[in-house]
Amino acid sequence: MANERIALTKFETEVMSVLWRLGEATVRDVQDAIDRAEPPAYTTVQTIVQRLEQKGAVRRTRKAGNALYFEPAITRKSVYRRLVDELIDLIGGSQPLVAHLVETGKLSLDDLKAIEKTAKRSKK
Amino acid sequence: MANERIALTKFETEVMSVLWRLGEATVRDVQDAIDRAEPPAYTTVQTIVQRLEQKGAVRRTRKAGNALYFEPAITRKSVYRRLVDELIDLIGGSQPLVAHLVETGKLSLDDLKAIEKTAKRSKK
DNA sequence: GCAGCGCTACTACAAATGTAGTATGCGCGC
DNA sequence: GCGCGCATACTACATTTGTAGTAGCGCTGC
Repeated sequence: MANERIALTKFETEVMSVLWRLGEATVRDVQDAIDRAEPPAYTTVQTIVQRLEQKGAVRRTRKAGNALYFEPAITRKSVYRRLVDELIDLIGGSQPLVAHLVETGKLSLDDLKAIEKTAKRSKK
Repeated sequence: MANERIALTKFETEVMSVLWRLGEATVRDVQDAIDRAEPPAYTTVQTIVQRLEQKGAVRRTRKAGNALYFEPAITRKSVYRRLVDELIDLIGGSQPLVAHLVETGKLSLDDLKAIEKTAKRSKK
């Protein structure tokens, strides 16, 4: 298992999201996939990808023409875990977090039930 | 309602946590309340509080001796909302977030039931 | 009333982060 | 086979964030 104790910045995380979604992509692909009012310059995305490579979060797979393809080298789950843990830490527990979701209407009781059902199924 | 679209850094959020907990505090109080292996210098905390003041996240309440007391000027909930929204955005929905919590064992089925119960009660 | 101490106000600075330009190289199309 | 164009590698820089020092002022105790 790779060392997954890698800290990612906001933008880096965004790029990782694209890569997880696409599986494999060039810098150009990533740039195109980023949805923003003011899209970042090509070289900006390139820099982020390079930093991710240095951190060991992505790796090169192949070359097509003279463009490199990259793929994630760490799992989505490991990154989520890190982020979620931080938030839980701040809020003071996972239960308060979910309670907050319910309170603010982000999550309905039906959602909760659905999750419960799924969880039960997968546990068996 | 005050403008609560204030972006806080990690450390700033930590300080806000202390203030929400204590209600009102001096810089010294905040420093003492921060639990770290290597505690930050007094003036470091002071700087953070000052930045928070500039951002409108805290305000001065009174002076005791020559020490200032500060209190939160934005709600805990508004900050949580911001953080949680960001995470939900990244993960792609609140349901997947909770599912992740259950999967990784951060949240048990019992927790879910407990939350449901509370939610139902408060809804009535 | 004054000395000392703690607190504030101001300044400084390194590292991280976001953002992008420049130079150069390599492959594709003609 | 050669040049054009896109991609890469490298460099640069402003801003934000974390971290802290210094100067000086106002209370408080004596």
